[in-house]
Amino acid sequence: MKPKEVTIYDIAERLNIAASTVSRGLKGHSSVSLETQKKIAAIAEEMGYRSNNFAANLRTKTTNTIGVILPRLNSSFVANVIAGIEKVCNNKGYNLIITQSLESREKEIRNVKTMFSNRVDGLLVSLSEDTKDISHFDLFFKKNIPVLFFDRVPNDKSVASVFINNEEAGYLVTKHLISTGAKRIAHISGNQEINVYEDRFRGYLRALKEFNLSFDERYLIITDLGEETGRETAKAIVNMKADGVFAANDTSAATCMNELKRLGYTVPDDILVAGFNNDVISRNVSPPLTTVDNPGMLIGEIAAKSMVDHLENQMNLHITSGIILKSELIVRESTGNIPQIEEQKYADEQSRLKD
Amino acid sequence: MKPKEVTIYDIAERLNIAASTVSRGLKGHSSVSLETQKKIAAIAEEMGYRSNNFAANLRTKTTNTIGVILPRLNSSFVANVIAGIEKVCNNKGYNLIITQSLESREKEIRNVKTMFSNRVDGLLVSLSEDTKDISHFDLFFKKNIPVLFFDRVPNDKSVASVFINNEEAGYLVTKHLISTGAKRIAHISGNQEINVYEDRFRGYLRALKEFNLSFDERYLIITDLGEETGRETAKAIVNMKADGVFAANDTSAATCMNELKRLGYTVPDDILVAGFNNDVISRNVSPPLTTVDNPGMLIGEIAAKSMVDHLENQMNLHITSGIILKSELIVRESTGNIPQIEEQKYADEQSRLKD
DNA sequence: ATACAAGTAGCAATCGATTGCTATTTATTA
DNA sequence: TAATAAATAGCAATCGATTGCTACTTGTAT
Repeated sequence: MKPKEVTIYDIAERLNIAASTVSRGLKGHSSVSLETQKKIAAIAEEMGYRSNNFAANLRTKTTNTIGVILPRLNSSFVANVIAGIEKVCNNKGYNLIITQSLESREKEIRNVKTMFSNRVDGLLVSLSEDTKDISHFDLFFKKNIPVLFFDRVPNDKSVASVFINNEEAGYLVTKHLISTGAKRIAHISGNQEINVYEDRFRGYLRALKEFNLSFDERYLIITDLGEETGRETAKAIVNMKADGVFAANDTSAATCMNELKRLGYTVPDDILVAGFNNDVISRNVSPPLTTVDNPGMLIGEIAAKSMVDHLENQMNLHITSGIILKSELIVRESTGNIPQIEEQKYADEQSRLKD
Repeated sequence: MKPKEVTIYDIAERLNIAASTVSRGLKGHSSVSLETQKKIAAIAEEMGYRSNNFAANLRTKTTNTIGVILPRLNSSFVANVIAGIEKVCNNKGYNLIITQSLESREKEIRNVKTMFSNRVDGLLVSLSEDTKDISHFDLFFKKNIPVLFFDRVPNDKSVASVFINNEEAGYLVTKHLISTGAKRIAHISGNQEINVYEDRFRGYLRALKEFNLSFDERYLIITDLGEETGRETAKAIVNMKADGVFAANDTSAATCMNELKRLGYTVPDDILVAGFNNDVISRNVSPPLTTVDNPGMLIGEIAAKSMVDHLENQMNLHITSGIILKSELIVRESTGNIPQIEEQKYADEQSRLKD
């Protein structure tokens, strides 16, 4: 506390030059000779100087900080996204302020305000489940501060966003279930206001339609997709005599499958089960779950990279409005052993998806 | 960009009072009448004022920001810790800067420097696996900026830290395995330089000793505790004719168990398996894993709360040097069905642990 | 009516880096 | 050698909130 902070003035005094020269010297400005720059750097090091971001920010009105708002932090998928974002931002010298909305629109609004008064240079957002409109981001839109949505993006297609093609993925999973023999496929999903769940459901419907399977309203089971989902849904699934289950995440697929087993059913012989995300759990339950690889880390990296690029190139003043990432169907034992030729077909499907 | 930011000066001018009064009024200082405060608040709202943290920080030399350094962000346990930290900090109005060391001491050192030049008010740290000494935190210690370690804490007992009693937990798991019939227990662990793994191993050894079981060096299998661990260790475990496995995390316990099953062994009949953390995966593999509840969210909350308390009470100038949280043994089928009386014994054990 | 205390509000310096503009020095050319 | 361009460095205002200190109002007690 006592040892005063070293400032550029101290360095300037020590070298008998002006503070402005030190300021410029420290960031390699061309109007300071290389020789002087070296001296400055040496003395700065020696005196234990550290730049004061606040003074700089106050002056430049930029913070080198990116805000991230997430529905919750403790899910496998989100953790991967954060890891990806952190990797990029840290490399580029940006700091991260992270908050969680806990699926509440109100808290999300408060988070946005926090981000706003912290004057983040940009905002990365995955929406809470009860966010229906995005007017609380107007603060940012009005000031032209970039906002990039990912994964759970708003319907408004004009905003910048990064996500996978959930409709296509839902379609592929369902089609796979059908081609492996399922005729009555239940779909465990989340809040249908959220694009990811709605889209997966639409994909599911498309596949049903394509194969002339009728859709019974009872097939769609809306849950919170948490661990309790298994116990809550298994009985309903049995009652509707379903022979296939497509869950919108691996957690619910896994717990549901376990509960089905507990009730005496065999997977995949009695009933096929598929999940979504390719979480660790999907690989370690018995039997391993067929699922869709949802590349969280990549989504995080791409979102962060787009944001940083945007912030650094004053030119590129609009982020490409939608970046759609590829995702892959991963077939495992929970949907039975499919013949080689089928697998090839899926591989083709996947490569088509990638384009 | 064009619409200039509203400052306290604008508000002052509008109300014909001094900026200092506005400043005080906005934070409810007692020297500003309630009436004036209301007027100020109203005008501030109307004009769309937002405080400029940088100006304030520059003046007060405090940032309202807490730094968090973690080994990696994408693990179930760490995600819970972050969620806990965020909850507390967000409530108390602190921002979070989060970085990951990716288990590298070098990156950790860079992270510390970043935190330092960002002038965080305090630092929460879980160490990387190759951090042997903590001299890179001297920057903070010297300046008396609080640093609180959690989970992976340094050996130096004089620094503030929050963690569970890993030795005791390791002891209880092992004792449970023994009392359920295991005599040759393998221990899958991580880098023994890390306190959590070392302590769990010591607890394991203590239980072995207590029950007069000899320890064979081959029993200790050091891995990265990742998903590959199962495939890598199962064969070795079979070769040493172990009848029990205690893994230092659930991921490795689960993958190991699955691999053992694939090799034709039955859990718990042929071999008992126990994990650590009570991750989602521990509840959803077959059979469910006996494990230890490692309360990540609670650890995060307590660490954050201690830090915030410390920052707010200038008085309490030293954080209690060690906060040890209780953790519970959770017995599931992977270690067999134990008679009721045994369970009672464990309940007692657990409540003893809590004191 | 005078004095004194409590309640309010303002003045002005301060925090440290940035940057447009000016001034000085050095190099280059006719 | 004088004149002009290029390189280098400094001046001083600026960003916006904070706070110790002073000053002005009220209200109350004597």
